[in-house]
Amino acid sequence: MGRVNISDIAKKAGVSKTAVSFAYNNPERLSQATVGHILKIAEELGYTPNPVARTLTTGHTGTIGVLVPQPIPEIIRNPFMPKFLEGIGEVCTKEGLSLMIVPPLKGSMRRAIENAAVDGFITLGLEEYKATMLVLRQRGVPFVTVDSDPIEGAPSINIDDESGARAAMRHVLAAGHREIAILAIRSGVQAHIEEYHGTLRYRMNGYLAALEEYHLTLDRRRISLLECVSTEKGGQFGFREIWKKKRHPSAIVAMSDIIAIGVMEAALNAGVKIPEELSIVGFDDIPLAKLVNPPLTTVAQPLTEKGKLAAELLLKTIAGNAVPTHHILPISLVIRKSVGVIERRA
Amino acid sequence: MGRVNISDIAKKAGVSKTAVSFAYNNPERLSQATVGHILKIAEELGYTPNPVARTLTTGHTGTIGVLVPQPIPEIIRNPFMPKFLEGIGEVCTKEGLSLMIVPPLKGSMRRAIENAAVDGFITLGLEEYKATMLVLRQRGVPFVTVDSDPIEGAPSINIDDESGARAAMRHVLAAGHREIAILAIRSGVQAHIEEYHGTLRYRMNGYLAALEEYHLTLDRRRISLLECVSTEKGGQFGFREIWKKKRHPSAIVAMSDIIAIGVMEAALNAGVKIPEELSIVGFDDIPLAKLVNPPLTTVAQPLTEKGKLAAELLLKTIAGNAVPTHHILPISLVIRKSVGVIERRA
DNA sequence: TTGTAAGCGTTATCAA
DNA sequence: TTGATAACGCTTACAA
Repeated sequence: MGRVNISDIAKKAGVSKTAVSFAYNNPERLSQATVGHILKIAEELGYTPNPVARTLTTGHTGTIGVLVPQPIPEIIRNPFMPKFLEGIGEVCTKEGLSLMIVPPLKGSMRRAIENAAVDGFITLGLEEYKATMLVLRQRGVPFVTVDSDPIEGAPSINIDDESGARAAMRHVLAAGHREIAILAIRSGVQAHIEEYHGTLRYRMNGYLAALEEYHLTLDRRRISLLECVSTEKGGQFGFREIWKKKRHPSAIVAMSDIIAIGVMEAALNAGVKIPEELSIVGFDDIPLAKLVNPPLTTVAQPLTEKGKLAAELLLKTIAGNAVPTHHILPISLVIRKSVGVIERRA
Repeated sequence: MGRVNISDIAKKAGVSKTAVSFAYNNPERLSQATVGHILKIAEELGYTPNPVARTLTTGHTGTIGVLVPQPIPEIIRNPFMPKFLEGIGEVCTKEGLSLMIVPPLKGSMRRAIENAAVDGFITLGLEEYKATMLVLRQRGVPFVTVDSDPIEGAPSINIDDESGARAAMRHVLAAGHREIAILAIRSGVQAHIEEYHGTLRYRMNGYLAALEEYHLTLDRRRISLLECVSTEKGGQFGFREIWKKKRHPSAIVAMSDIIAIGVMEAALNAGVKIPEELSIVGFDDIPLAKLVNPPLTTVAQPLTEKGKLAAELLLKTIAGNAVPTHHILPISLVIRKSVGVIERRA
């Protein structure tokens, strides 16, 4: 820590602490000479105002926190993090803010929230969001939620998962597929879809809605459901499980791109051609999606915009002039080459 | 900001502030009953200790800063950021730290440094590193430099750019190429290589060293040099410039993968086959490198390890028990498919 | 234009 | 096992 403090400078310069403070924050209130003198002394002694002390009195830190439910390495590996942070970053740049990534502290969200010196939080896809938001409330710092069920009193941003999922499933159905496996992100409730919540629930609802339009439903025979972790390995596992059965679906609808890509790899290894023998559609439109072979048909969400909006809403909330608003951002189906058409026998 | 403070709790609970503080930080020094009582009151009033005030007295923030020379969006777009942050994140997770990304504040590194409430900085590829490090010194916060010329008194981490570049160029030369264009990252000194410094200089030195082994040198005819910005567009521009001339090189050696990939795109558009008609080698081994077609031969650096080492060194420095050490991390040539062999006529 | 003094909300020291 | 009180380093009314 920098040894020398404002009093040292004041003493050395033969002025008051106030004068020193002014030299930095309100130079126009001092004569040019004084300012120059003070700054020179400060320079000599290598003085820099302590930002923590300053924050204690001013009440703001100049940084906003992104509260994430997993350790930093996992968060960073998340393929849609970059674009999201880019959006937040745009606002930070404009407003001269720093960005703090706040993961659970020794496993505890509560501790993380209590210790972070930030002017506000953007929470991302919280899991135990109710408990966490209670802590957030208690901490008294403004926050905006992203990707969790909206909560009263705080702005929220979500994407239209249901429409996205419906569009994806519709696309597959419209291509003629009637034997479909849904690969869901592991829920913790073991494929009891009635207990799904959050993103999982909305996406599942979307799938089911599209199926219903075609008078189909989860019947474990033609339309089946399997959960796997949202990783490449998870997708590979999913494919293998599905392919074990004697009857193979003609299409797999995956709840995340990374699962879909895992499926594609496993299919490649098994000699199953995509999209000729197996169609697949993902969700998220991660950067990899357009690069795999064949390019993956998937659902895209406006990630950068999401981050930007989150940051903007947060700043408004911090400024105090905001009625909490709830936003649902539109998604779009990105049709590439991973879904093939099946000729329906009349 | 949370309204209620430690005094409110103390008053309401009928104890001193000290007791309240202990209830949180040294519960073992209080009777169980008192602790329980205090915590209950705190819970009722929704009290949470103010982290800023705490930091002011304890002297540590529990967060480390990554000081970057560009606005956050640009930094995030940098394709080797994720792995680097992952490495830092590993350490953060283990130690229970948060991570702050500290970009220039309204264009000023000085302001950024002065305002960031962190226990230490990891500086990344600073440009005006001398001035910046002076400020860092003045601020009195420990720091570790990554990708800039080592400075006395602070640990540093660099990669062996020179060896990496030499390996890349050697590979091209060994494949028989003798007409080579070097695509350098724009320097600001307009291809006056004697004024290059930092990464740029080391990589260039490596290229030149390899050329020398083959009795070649920058002669603008067989071996040429061109600068471009380190983006896809920069690479596309580079290719076009090079292809304008009547005599085309058989290989392009690019100082970054993203430039190389830009070249590949432009070559594809121009109908130039890689590696049959043009070989190319990059630098960095970004995730995209293995995904492009053909996969890009390039130089890889241990990014995660770099981040991890940086964080570890920083923590040691913060702890005070560290002799500043300077590290040069090894690189490795990753041979893929973008360099073709030329038959040398005897 | 400059100075005095009262916070900001903790933790740390020392005493009881 | 608890409490008074002094830091921590700054900003900001208010005064001069």
